Amino acid sequence: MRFRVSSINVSVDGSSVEVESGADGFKLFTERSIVAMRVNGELRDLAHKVSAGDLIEGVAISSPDGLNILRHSAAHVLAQAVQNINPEAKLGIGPPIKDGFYYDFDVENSFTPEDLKALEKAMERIIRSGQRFIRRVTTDGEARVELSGEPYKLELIGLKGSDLGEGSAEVGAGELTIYDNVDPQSGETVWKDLCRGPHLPNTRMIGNGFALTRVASAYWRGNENNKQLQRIYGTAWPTKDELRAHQERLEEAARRDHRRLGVDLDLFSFPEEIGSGLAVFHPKGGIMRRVMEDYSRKRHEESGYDFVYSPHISKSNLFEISGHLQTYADGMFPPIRMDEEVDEHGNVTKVGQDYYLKPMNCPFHILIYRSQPRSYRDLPLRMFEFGTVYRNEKSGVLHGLTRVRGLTQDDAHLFVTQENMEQELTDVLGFVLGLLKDYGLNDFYLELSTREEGNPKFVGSDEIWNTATATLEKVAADSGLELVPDPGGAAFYGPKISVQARDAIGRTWQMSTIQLDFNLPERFDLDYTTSDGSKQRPVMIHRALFGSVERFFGVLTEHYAGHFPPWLAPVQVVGVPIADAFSEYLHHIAAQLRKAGVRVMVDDSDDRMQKKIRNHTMNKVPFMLIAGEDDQKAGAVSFRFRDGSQENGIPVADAIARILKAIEEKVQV
RNA sequence: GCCGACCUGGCGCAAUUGGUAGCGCAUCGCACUUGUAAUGCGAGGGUUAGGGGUUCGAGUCCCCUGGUCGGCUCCA
Repeated sequence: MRFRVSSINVSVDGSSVEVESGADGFKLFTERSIVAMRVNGELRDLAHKVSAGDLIEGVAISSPDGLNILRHSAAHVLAQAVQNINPEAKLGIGPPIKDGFYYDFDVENSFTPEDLKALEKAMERIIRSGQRFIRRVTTDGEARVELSGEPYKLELIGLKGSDLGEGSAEVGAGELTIYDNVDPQSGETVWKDLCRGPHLPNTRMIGNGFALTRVASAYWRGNENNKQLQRIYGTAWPTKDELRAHQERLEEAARRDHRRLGVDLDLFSFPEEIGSGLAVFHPKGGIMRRVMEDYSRKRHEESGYDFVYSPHISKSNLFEISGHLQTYADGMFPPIRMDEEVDEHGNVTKVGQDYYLKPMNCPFHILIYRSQPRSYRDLPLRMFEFGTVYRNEKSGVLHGLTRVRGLTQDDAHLFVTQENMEQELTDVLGFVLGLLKDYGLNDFYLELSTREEGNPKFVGSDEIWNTATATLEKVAADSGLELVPDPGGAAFYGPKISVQARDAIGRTWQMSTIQLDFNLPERFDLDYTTSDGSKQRPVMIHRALFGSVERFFGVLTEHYAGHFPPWLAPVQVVGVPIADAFSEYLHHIAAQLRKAGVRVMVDDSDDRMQKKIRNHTMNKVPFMLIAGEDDQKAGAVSFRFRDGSQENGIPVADAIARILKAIEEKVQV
């Protein structure tokens, strides 16, 4: 008689499969690329035993889940390697992140680059030894005994089930589990870590597509009042080739870094003498900035904005009314005390006034609004200013042009009625997207930042928040763009939409923000007279397209990798004569271009022609016009483009027309 | 702000255990006058971010200040 094992039915990747009861993922999936599975929506190890009726999907190593598992497993191996070398190291957390993983350690001395090399070697040994990751369910009490030497893990056990934030890779809401790393030869557990999993079946599957990238420090559980742990970052990929490709992407990003291009192309600098985060724009950067600003002004003018100007400093009172001083004093430059008189004993005989550098333009625009009684007929009122503001950003956050202490916002404030709020928001969003496209960004999505229910920091009535949020949501939805919710991300005074742009290499940058504000109209007691003669409070919309001109400049530099389209390029055309004799001919052409407003120069230097071509190629000039005897005889010129391609014998008039057209149409060449 | 690393002519980099600062590009001068990414020769330029200390001697070691970079925290 045949022994009958009981069998069960499960669904595997959509089809029903009969397996013997007690079967695990290794039975269901034989392909090596499947490293884990989803059982009824939950990620599980392949060693998990399935039950009748389970809905099971295989998780491939190259899928988003699979990559996370790979990287999380790599983090464990890193931690094991660290503790092998330094048994005193205490474990923090070690989650997967975009492109890689990290692990935090409490160690006496911080890690050095040499340590990383040694750790990579140690990781390779662990990976090659083929340790198995074995999940083991434990209890609070048992885990506390086992992990008594790991204070941070003990803290996580205590937090289990509560709001964990960063620790969620270690302990989940369900069972408490420990992963044992078991040596396949001896069967001994050589290392273990508190972890909710899942993991790869075996360390060998991490392969050789990983690298340790940098050391840093990070506050325990992300709180700056906690101790700083030493963090090691790594990257991990299914194959060595994918690791290479990732490293090449990083190199490409480094080549585009605006801080480097700013020096190479002589666009801007941060002289130490001026102070951190305070940029100067050199002539080449200056002309680009002027072109950017001029075009923005023109478009704003066409779209019904009024241009206003406001000073850079103000008495403290203004920022007390606006609330900035109470909420953001830390982020403002300290006050300048004026007109105070003190006697020889140090007693104040005349009270002075504190002046502050402005951190925002809004209060100034509000005062302009308030300078006269307003009627519903005046609204919407749109005030625009390139307003330079100063913020005392913490020294550690400064970064090139993208995070600075002095910045110029392309700032506008729109004063609208409740009734025309929706129309105005729709128009603003359309305006913003259209203008960003003209600067060459065209891949967008939107983020809707809303208030956090019950958090008292958000001011204003529920009703107006609900209306405003619904309006923004509708406007965002009507745009047809992808909308990502950002709950709790609103400013304290109102919800906002932000436009996120993807650049040429797929990175996203937060660009424009459109923010509703119910708070400042209240604080400044703004009103307008309605058609029935009653007073109503206007709603304010804050919006900036560039965010700051500096930041936008930096983003465009990286987007274009310094290959600015002709309309923005600091030098648009360079004439290169084959020999001195043809210089005059090129000067004649250049004069015509210059007359048409083109930024053109002729390279009369002693350098050889080849050298000139090299120089201007490296300076990323969009058009080179080369002329020698053949061209001069034919009344023609030869184009050379940035990519090295060329077109010879173009009649001068055609060449000029082409250049003018490219500039006019803002195309890239 | 915190942790760590770093700061050498305009730019990119060198300088064995602490022993009197070199190179390339750029700049300037001279020669060459050239058909698509570096012509040759010569010259000038740095009290090694600033200050203090240790030492017979400091670019190298220590301290302070400033700045930069990588993260963390923050970003109206």
